[in-house]
Amino acid sequence: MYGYFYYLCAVMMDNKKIEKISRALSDASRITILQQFRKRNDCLYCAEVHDILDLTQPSVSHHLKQLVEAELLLPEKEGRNLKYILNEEVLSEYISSLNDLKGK
Amino acid sequence: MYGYFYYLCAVMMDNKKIEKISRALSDASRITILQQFRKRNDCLYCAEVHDILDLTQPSVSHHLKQLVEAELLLPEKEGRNLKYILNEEVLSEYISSLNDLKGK
DNA sequence: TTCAAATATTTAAATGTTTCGATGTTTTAA
DNA sequence: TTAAAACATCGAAACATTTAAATATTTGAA
Repeated sequence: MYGYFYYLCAVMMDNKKIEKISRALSDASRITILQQFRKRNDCLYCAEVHDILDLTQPSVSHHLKQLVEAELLLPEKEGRNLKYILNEEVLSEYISSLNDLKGK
Repeated sequence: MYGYFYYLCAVMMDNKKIEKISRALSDASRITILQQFRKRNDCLYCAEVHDILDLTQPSVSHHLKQLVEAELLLPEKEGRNLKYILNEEVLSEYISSLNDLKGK
């Protein structure tokens, strides 16, 4: 439907993106945040993250921002609350890129 | 043969390890190094890395050290040369840990 | 044994990251 | 409209990372 080039674009992740996602994953607090998605119902509220991590609100905000900028999390406003959804598509693309590093 | 606990140890990767590998992957030069393993014959020589990256020898040495400390690369001495082998097992465990972040 | 090649370590500068306190913005509820 | 709850941004301190120059170590060859 969209041709070969489009297909490649949808599948491949460039090195800048791999670097950015890796950096987002290179922090204990952010790994903990991502692990909460399995325990909760596939979404997480900003306030819940604050309860889980022993960090101030600005620090939590900073970590969530890194994850959003890496597109691992999708933010959704709900009134004055902020809900995050795990972006499984980006996570899968990242995993694919890592799989490509393996031979054959 | 080794029981349940041993099995878990072999499969699970703790958060400190995930953090360390992610950090090792969060640099353009180090991603480039890992990508060379598919192009070469599953092993890479230190000197080849120096040719590929536009960095001084100490910088190359630093990056290779990060990858070795994350156990993504296994170093093998060959006379005064150093050969690296991609540690596919660790890479696979890391990928499994990331897959576990996804729901169900 | 001595020299040169290959790699590692040390040091220091530049830059980036993490964290918190203070403050700003947006939104709901009184 | 005002107060307060939820989140973001700013500024600064502490710490970590990247890089290169200088130097050290290890090893093979002469």
